[in-house]
Amino acid sequence: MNTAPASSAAAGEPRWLTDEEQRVWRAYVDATTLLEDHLDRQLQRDAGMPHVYYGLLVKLAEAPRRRLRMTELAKDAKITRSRLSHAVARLEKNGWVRREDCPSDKRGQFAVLTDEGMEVLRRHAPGHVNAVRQAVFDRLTPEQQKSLGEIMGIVAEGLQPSEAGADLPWLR
Amino acid sequence: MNTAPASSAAAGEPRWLTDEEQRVWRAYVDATTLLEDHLDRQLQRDAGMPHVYYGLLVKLAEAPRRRLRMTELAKDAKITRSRLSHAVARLEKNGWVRREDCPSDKRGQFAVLTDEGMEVLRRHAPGHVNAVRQAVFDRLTPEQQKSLGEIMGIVAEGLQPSEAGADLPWLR
DNA sequence: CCCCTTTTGTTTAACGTTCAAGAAGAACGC
DNA sequence: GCGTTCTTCTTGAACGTTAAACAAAAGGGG
Repeated sequence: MNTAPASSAAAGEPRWLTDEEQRVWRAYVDATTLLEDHLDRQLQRDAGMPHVYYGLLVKLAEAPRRRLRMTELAKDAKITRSRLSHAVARLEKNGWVRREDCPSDKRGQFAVLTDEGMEVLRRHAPGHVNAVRQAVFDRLTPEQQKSLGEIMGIVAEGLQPSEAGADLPWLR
Repeated sequence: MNTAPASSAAAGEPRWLTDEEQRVWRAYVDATTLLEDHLDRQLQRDAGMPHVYYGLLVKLAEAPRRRLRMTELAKDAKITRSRLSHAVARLEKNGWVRREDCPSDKRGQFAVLTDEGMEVLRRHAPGHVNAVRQAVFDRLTPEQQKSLGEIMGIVAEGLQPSEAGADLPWLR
């Protein structure tokens, strides 16, 4: 019936998760669902925007002249250009971001954080940091925090469409 | 100016994340964003539904008579009843889930996994497991897997609106 | 210079999610 | 039994996201 060692046929019987793996995976799904939901709710209530949008403002605040090309911002935030386009349109309506043409590339657009956007960030950063602390860092030992960082780094690296050596594809 | 030790005023200066904490947090956000996106895409392409919907089918498949009360399913999946209502409506249109009245409580509804729904699950589970393995388990050592499970368990527990002792609120 | 391909960013429509409000039955207290 | 309150689930509208298609400019050979 099963010609291969119980759990490893080429593409016949898939390698199901063990009970322990399942427990881990479910904990992961539960935690990420609950946390994203929690942060979305906190920011929506206090700052009037979802977590992702807040993240965009943060990236802009850290960028050289508070501006980033659309494509770069999308890459940084790990979202599609389409999604970013919609998001920036909304943030622009709020007066928190402004678009600017790129002089060197007529297709290009900069998303620029306005003073008003900076102010929103300043006002709501404490609440957000607090939420993150309360939900994550305050509950983990230093070792667990370190582990979490390493693990998430590995997972992210594995899914990154590009990253180090992205322009040297033959090296991969 | 600052009467308290540089980084701990009651509600004055918030406790910002240290550089190391920031690295951890960003790795977390990046990894979860990329992974959820990846799984959504895989399931949408192969099975025609987002990850959350797939999760609902799984919960139903594991339930006693392949059925769960709406409220219970929502709790299990960590989503709101409203969201579930819309989701089940969609899954019902696909013929994967059917609603059934609860005999003992006329307000109640069961969501029931149909044979067709079961079949969809059977057909697409291997691809999904594979995606999860490839993105997560294949990249982590056993120790890291164990850590991940513990950490996510702690975070989830902290955000659970209810759980153990939920009906004994005075004990909390 | 011209053609072809790629990159950049936007748009539209379909879809999913949230929020607030509401209908209907259960549960509780008296 | 009766009124009040709570629970269960749904609805509609506003909002966010996705996917596919597109326009415009840049890049890369010949």
